[in-house]
Amino acid sequence: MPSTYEKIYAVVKKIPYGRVATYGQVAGLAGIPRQARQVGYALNHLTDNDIPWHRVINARGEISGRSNPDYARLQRILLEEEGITFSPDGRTSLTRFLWKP
DNA sequence: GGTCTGACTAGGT
DNA sequence: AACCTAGCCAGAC
Repeated sequence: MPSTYEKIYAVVKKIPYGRVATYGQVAGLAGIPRQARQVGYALNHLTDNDIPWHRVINARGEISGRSNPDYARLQRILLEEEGITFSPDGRTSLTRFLWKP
């Protein structure tokens, strides 16, 4: 029986280049609805993986706050390198970039 | 084994 | 549109 974290990682790995997914969406696809918080918690424990953690954002299209703001800056840079654009208030258009499996 | 925590969300104001 | 609240539940201790 895979742990909750392993299910989450498996889904995040599927997010294609240039697309984003929300925490709630990842939770649903992982078969664990309403556990969006666990998704973020799982990603927080990542160290050096091939998991595209930066493609996971919150339901409002913005990068979620975390204990260390440096990672938020890095996340935005990584997304911009994939062609995802941000509005001046730091949001991205979910209509355009949300991953629809 | 009870309590606390939290990269969240939906719904109301 | 921004802010608040309750609900959520696997881990950590």
